[in-house]
Formats: sequence, C-alpha cells, structure tokens
Amino acid sequence: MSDGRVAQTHSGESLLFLTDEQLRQGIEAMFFAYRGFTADPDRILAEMSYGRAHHRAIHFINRAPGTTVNNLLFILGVTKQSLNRVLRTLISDNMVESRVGTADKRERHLYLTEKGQALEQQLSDAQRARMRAAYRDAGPEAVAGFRTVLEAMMDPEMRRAYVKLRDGT
Amino acid sequence: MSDGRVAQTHSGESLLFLTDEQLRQGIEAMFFAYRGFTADPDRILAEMSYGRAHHRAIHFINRAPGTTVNNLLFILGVTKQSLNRVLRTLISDNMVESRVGTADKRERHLYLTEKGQALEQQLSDAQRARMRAAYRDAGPEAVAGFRTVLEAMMDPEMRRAYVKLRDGT
DNA sequence: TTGGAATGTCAACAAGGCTGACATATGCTG
DNA sequence: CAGCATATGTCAGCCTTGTTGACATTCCAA
Repeated sequence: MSDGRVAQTHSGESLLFLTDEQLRQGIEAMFFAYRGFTADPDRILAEMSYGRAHHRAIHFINRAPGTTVNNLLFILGVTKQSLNRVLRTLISDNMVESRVGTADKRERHLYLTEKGQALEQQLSDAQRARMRAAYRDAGPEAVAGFRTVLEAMMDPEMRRAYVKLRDGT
Repeated sequence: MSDGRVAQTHSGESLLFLTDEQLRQGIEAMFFAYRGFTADPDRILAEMSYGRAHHRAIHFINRAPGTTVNNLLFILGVTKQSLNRVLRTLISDNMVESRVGTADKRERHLYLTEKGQALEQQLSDAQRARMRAAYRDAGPEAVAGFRTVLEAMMDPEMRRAYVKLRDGT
C-alpha cells in the first residue's frame, strides 16, 4: 500500500510513476493548484460579499438553465438548507430566478437573470483566464492527460454527472 | 477573452483545446475531482472530530519535520490564529510536538509524534490509494500532463514552494 | 538599549457546512 | 378520495475554519 517499491509489469513497463513519492507530489500539486484555481474568482466574490458557495450555484445554474433544486443539490453535494441559504440571497439580489415547474408544480426551475449572467461572465472570465494560461503553457497533450487523471479521480457517481454535463445529455 | 473562437497558430497548430468550452470542462473536472481527492481522508477525519485543516497541518509537518510555524503559515495560506487553533488541538492530543528552536529560541519547530505519524500514514494511505488508482487508470503520459497543468495553474509564489518541497531543497 | 520579528492567545465575527424538525404544496397510487 | 411520497422552504442550533484586532512575551540584531 505504501511501501514505495519500484514495480514492473510482467511486460516490463515501468511503474515508477506509481511510487509513493510520485503520488505525494501529485497530492501536493492538487492542493496548491486548487488554491490558484479558486483565487481569481474569490477576489471578485469578496468585493460583493459572496463566497465560493454562491459561485458554484451560479456556475451550475448557468451551465444547466432550468435545473431543479434537487438536481443542483446533487451536483453540489450539500444539504438543501445549505444551498437554500445561498439561493435565497441570490434570488433576493436578483441574480437568480426561481420558476414553478409546469409539468410538476412542486419543482422549482432555476435561471440566471441578466444580472446573474453578467456576474457569471465576470467570474468565469477570471477563472478561464488562468486555465487558459495554464493550458497554453502546458500544451494540448498535457491537457488531455490532465483531464484523464481528473476524471479517474472522481467518485463514479460524480463522474457520471460530470460526463452528462460535459456531453449535454 | 471568452469568445470561443477556434484559433490556429501561424504554424497551423490547432488551439481547439483552448476554447471556452474546453476550459469550462476543465474547470468542472477540477471541481468534481477535488471532491474525490478529499473524500477518503475526510471520512477518517470525521471519525476523530478532526477536519481538513488538521490533515493539512499534519501532512506538511510530516513532509518537512522541524518546520517553523511561520513557514507552515506560508505554505497553508491561513492566519496564525487559524493555524494556532488547529496546532493547539494536535499538540494537546499528542499528535504534534512543538520544540523551541536552538539557534533562534523564538521559533517553534514542529514534529509529528509517533501517534501523529500513525495518523498521517492512515490519512495518506487513503488519499494515495485513490491517486494510485487514478494514475494507474490514466497511465504515465497522462500523469505527466496532469502534473504539468497543475503546476502551471499555481500562483508563482506557491509554485516555488511546491518545487522546493518536491525537490527537497 | 531599543525596535522589530516570531510566537501565542483572547475575543468577536462570518461563511458555509451539518442535523433535526416541521410546514406546504403537489403528485401518485390503491 | 384517502393517504403516502416527493419537492421545496424555513427555523433553530451546532461545528469547523476562516477572518481582524489587540496585546503579551521572548529574543535577535543594529
């Protein structure tokens, strides 16, 4: 499990990249990179007394307009009380609109208002700028590998949700 | 900035991987993957009423035994009050030992006790298991790309700290 | 000797997680 | 139709982990 052996497959392929030291470096890279990943939107959010929770809600409502509260709950992985606190402020700030469902009137469908879309743009522009710079520096092959490893790290259930969003199905 | 153009370099290399859609997928992949990344240690920590803050402190003290409080503050990117609260519980739980510096007696050098090392093992075994599975599924080339992109995403200051830790300098 | 650095601690506060309990409206099923 | 299940919202209270500000202690270095 954590012995640090240098392994070889029967076919001779080196598994040096699976040593504990390599894994630890990957863990630390994730830690530091995630800080960078959130730093730019965090600065914008702080100015308007919003937090990351607001950003996440805005991101996924923009990504899937008309999504229901329950669906958002699942994607974000928080309790309804937690999400509701955030949604309440976004709705009262006229960032998000909640419409009663037509087929099922118990459901609420969530949409960004124009104001909400403007904020989403601002936040995602900032976040994309860093991603774009990183992608450009790293090159297309590195980017493909990056995506592959991230997908493999997800919980299977969330990977399905991710793929569904990605492929728009 | 966010126009979604398909760009080509003068030499004809496709920059399709830099479209807004590609970047957005990368952003969502980071979000979902980070959840997976922390899920396993989080479960262990919850059992002993510790949080991620404790894990981070334990990780970096293990990584650089004898590190000072100030150094840890910088690596973790939190205030000394925040870190101190966590360190206090770890010290009183006999997980961490704080030794007065020999050269400079104002400094405290931090070490894991045997008990702390055992917990660190348990946490990092859990986290590495997931990373190892992801690395194995993705293969060595993907892993190299993964690391490259993560490094490029870090703030320059944190990249220096990361490289320093990584290379043991 | 004096200023500043490193550390620790107290108090107060906020964001954003959580649980539990309860209300309301609606849909579905026997 | 009755009754159960589902979707949502809300209140109250708790925890972790971040913040700021203030202040004390210790000790290095000019």
